[in-house]
Amino acid sequence: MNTPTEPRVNNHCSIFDFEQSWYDLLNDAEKKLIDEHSVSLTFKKGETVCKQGAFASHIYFLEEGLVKVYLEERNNSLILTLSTNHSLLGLPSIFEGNNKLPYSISTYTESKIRMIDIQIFKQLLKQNPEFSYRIISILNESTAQIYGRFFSLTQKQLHGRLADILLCMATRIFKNNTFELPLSRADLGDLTGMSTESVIRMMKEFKDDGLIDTQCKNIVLLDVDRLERISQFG
Amino acid sequence: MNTPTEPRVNNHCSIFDFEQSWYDLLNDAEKKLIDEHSVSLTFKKGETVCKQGAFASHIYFLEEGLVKVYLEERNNSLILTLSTNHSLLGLPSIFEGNNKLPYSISTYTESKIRMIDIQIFKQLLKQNPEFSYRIISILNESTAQIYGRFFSLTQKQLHGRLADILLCMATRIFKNNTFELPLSRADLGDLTGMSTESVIRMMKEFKDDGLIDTQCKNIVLLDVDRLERISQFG
DNA sequence: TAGAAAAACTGATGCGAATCAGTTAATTTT
DNA sequence: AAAATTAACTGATTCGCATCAGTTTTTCTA
Repeated sequence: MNTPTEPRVNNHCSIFDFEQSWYDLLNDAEKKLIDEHSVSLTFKKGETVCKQGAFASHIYFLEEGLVKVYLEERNNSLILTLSTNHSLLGLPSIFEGNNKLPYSISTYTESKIRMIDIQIFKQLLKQNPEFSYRIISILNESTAQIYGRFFSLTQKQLHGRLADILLCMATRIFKNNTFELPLSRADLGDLTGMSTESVIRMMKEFKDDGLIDTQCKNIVLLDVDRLERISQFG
Repeated sequence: MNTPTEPRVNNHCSIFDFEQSWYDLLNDAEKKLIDEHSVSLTFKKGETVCKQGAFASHIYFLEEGLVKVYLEERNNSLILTLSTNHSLLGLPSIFEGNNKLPYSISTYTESKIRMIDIQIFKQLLKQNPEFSYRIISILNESTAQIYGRFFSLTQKQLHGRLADILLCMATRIFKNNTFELPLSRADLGDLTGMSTESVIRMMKEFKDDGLIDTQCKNIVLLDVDRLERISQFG
């Protein structure tokens, strides 16, 4: 078969969910090094984990919780990704010649984050090629997702973008078509690159069309097939 | 000084210009391996180097020329980056679990591209940590650039986006405020996420305002300062 | 539990930018 | 060098979506 099947990669989705383990690729001494040079902190809902532009001092391993990774400049904010359990964040600051964080991170729910000393992390990358190969793989998965979002936000219109994000929530975060949204309508706006009012209007429209059901934060996806067609910009 | 100065990274710019060498980090045997498992091909202007969705078989090293790296879907096309001499392309397809190219590449000018067997490349990554560390660094530089473009295309309006791309051309590609544009107005549209007509209209507006001078493909930036202010969305 | 603050929602209005429908200029092609 | 094709340009029109200016509901706080 020559025609490639449509990739089942959720290219509109903005949520990482690596099952790719990196810790297991370290030997005992290396694991010890990580353990000794990292601390696990608990962040409350809404707290800022790190700020774009600050000097990068840590790699963040999200042990538990839900966070947003976003760009901010002036009054504008653009959410790059939502990340859940077992995500490794802050990797893009490993870049010779620049040691600033390229993005900010803040929490949506209470989150347990292990903060790993970036120098130690870099040292391990330089000494363990299996490990750094895995990190490359992780970086590339995240890049693929960003590309999908980039395409979605620049080429689709509101309907498609909102459908994208709703599907994403159900499939990747809650693994259920019924869920309680931990983000505000304004956050949904930042995620989809639309105004808060438009988010509300589109949600209402989806509700009127029987695609979803909403009661404030509680969302139910009623017609996933049609949402997927909308996402694909029909 | 606590207040971080505005990063001088050209965050709106879409052109890579790594001076980061990777080849030198290989030992003689490894260099030989690359040499034996790569060929250098010349692509004519406008030719397609690789297609998004195809199985990734090579890493591409752009020895000379100017290419676009872009996403395509349906009739839409989004240029991720322009790349010039010494860029390493195709790296994002190094990702366990997926071996498809995440983007297409085609040439704007005649280009000399060394095609390196991806299996060999992966093998070297797994055996030479200095090398893979450098690749991580290269990947992250490119990610930083994509973030900048992502922000530009989703948060700025036409004026800013066009200013971005013009400044980018002058600074990064031609290293001169006078240059002959190798891309069509439609390509500029794909780069800036705007319609061809809007590109033309904005160019005319910039010309009328004395910001630039144009004669079809020949462009002169007259007032870089003001262009930069426009880029910064004042 | 009342009061304050924030988030959710609604409708009217206006503008940025795409689309459409052309013309003119610049390249190719033969 | 003429014809054909492609790219550059122009103006009129349309519409998607942001913005503004509110009201209502929910959540936080005292």
